[in-house]
Amino acid sequence: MEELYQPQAIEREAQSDWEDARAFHVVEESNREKYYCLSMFPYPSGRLHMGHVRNYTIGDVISRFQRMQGRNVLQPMGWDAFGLPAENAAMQKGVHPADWTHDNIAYMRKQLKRLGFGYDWERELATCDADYYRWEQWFFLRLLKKGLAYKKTAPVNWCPNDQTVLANEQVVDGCCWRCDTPVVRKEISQWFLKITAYADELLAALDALPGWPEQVRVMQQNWIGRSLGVEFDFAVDGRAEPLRVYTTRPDTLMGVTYVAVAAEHPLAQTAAEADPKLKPFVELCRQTQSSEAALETMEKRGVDSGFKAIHPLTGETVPVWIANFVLMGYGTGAVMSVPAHDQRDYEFAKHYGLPIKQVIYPQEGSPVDLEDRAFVEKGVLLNSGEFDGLTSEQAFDAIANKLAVLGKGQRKVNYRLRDWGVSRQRYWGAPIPIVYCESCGAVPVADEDLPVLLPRDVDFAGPGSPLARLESFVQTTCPACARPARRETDTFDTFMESSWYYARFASAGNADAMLDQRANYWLPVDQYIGGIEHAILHLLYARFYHKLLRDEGLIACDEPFTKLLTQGMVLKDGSKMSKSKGNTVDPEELIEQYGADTVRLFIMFASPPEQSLEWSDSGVEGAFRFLKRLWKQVAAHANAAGPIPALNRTVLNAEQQAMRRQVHETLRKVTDDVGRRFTFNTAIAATMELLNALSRFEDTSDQGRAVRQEALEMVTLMLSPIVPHICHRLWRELKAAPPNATIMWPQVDESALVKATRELVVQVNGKLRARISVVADAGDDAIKAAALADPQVQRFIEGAAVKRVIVVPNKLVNIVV
RNA sequence: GCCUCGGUGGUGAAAUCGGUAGACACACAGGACUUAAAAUCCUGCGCCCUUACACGGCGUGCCGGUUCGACUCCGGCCCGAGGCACCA
Repeated sequence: MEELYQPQAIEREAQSDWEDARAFHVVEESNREKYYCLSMFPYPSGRLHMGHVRNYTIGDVISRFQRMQGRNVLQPMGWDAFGLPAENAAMQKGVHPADWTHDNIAYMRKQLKRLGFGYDWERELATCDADYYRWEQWFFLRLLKKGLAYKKTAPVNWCPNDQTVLANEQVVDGCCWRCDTPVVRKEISQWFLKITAYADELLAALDALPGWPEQVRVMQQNWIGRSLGVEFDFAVDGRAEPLRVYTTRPDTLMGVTYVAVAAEHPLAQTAAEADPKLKPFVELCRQTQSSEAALETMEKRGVDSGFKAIHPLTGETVPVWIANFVLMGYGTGAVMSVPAHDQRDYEFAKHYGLPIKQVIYPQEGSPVDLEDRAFVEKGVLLNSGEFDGLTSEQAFDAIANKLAVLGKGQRKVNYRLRDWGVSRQRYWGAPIPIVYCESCGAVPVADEDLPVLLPRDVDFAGPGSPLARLESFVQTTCPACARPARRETDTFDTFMESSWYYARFASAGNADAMLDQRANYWLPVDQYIGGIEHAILHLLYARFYHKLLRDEGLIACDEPFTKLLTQGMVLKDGSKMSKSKGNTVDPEELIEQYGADTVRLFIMFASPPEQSLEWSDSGVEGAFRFLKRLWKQVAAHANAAGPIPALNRTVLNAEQQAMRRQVHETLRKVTDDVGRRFTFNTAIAATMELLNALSRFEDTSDQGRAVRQEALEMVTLMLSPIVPHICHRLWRELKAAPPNATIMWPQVDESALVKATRELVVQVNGKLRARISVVADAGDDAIKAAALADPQVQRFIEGAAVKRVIVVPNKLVNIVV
């Protein structure tokens, strides 16, 4: 065996062995336990970044470990290939998005292979291929038939200069990123999927996901935001149409002093037409962005519309204000305002000198100061006429009932979650398979005419979507009446593609159906791994889509991902590594310098997967040094003269037994760290400790060499999921036989773990004062006596009465004086 | 602004269910080898007190609490990160 560790040659050889053996290609085997391990597929941005390397190394380690447990492991890979950056590249560099994307895929595929990930490449897919998105189009038409897809207007960011819809990311300080023109909000007609129809199930099923991090479940729960409240009407003076609002605090209804409506609300529009002085404000409201963060942090402003709303219970009139923080698209576009008991209403009322009427008082009668903030807690009603004296909870029912009796309102469950808008006014996406006909309206494309292919020859120079300008695409005939008609020119949100790719991997290559029975063999995904930044949107949409697929009879299970590992972000200079920030570290140079194993080892060692990882170039060197030491130790052992004798457990001396004990203690820990805890960093640390101990173990006797042989085999097997290339080679050197796919994870030898004595810590009043050694099976009384007898302990307890002695088995003794 | 997570030596981190704080590394310092450097190996490495040693004191963002015992649990704050529906 060579003395020098040469990663490039070793890795090339290992990868070609795996490829020749089709080592990671899997098929359904009904008699074997399956394990589907999936890492979130990448957007083909050009090159892999450290976030990818981290994500895919974690997935590969878990996959290889599970394979060594004997399971039939599916680990596929593909490309989330539609998206904005491809179109930007087209505009900036003149490259066609399809070419740009395919070039990037080719490059990144090569990089993934160079990292040695064990993917079943025969299942690879790219979402921009018509073979993939045709099924998305087909499925959308099923949803349309069921009424789960519908059209309505919704706001977009609009650049009046470029005549283009902008993504939130393309709005910088309220202006267009290209031309700096102030962005306005524009309401346009778009397609939606009724995720709110599944809100209750999506919420309830979170409890059935014990394999998901609590953090993610809580975030999704809050995002869905189920609330029980009351929806009711204010009559409006001089208008036939009432003003509908929703509140979760009907107990504060008697404290309403004004009503606020969105600038796009019909009432505001009417008011602005009647009173030209209101027009500038309504215009101003259009200049705020639609993002929630922008809405919540901007200055709250408003203007009196002149309309008067009639309080449904008192009959008093309150003014209707037009406010910039109310959006037409969310809820009813109008909110009741109770400044005394809502902080935002309070600040607005203070600013505009609107009345503040307190109707809730603390139950215990403590005074309330409304001078600098609202009183938002629940309490007892006062100044509320017939409801005086009721608690907030009682008043909720009393007021809800009263409104219902009057026919003015009813209890209603409301969700913060809004329906999923899937229309994008862009070229590089899956075309929405709809045709607009003057006589038939929006008509679905016939199944046999799918896919609606995304045309290649479009012109990127010009305003708006290139697809909408391509007459050869737009002009078609109506599938219903065969008269001339126009195609939908919007494409799908790319979350549509990423919401079902995990299922398609399990039905790879089927040209006749979206999914087949193979999906029911592999699904659900046993372990899903991806960035914490996807905790809400992607993961919620995928859960929703899964239920849609289930209800269409395409799959049998209820949830797509049994276990979820959310890896922390790879940070550089304290913030997320991303294309847009341009602070990425290129893994390729590191691989060239040290090899893939070193990069994999370092990234798994630097921090546990769920935590964020602040990148630093130092440390990679340390990982490389460790692999060199490992190589050297195996080489020294393998190259020593003479055959390695068999291990005979019955004749080992104390030192040999101690060495073996550490080997098996380490194996036990690493098995738990890798298999259950996913704390790969501590697994590596324990293996490093073992190798350090092994290098101090200089026994060259027959049994000494046998112990070392076992130890090195164990180290090789334990490290092989993390650094598979070097281990592939070391295994061959140690066993003088080629490795094959059936290599199993080793078993702990319990008999090697037996210990005669045990060290305990002795505390006095919780402070460490001594260590004692006791026989392994010592009872509490013997341990107490030994602790109290210790001279060092005596020093600290002399002259005081021992009040209590606490013995914690196998850990410590605490003496309280 | 709202939701979620995090904060431990010079640095990345460990302490798995409330029980020895700092494992394992990185960096640094000293030494060995070398004509020299690199590589490699060995030793030291939280802060303070002390000539020195100690199983002395202090110490896990800050303030307070619960407990025999708190990095860990509770309350209040400060700072950082992620998400907020058209980046993916």
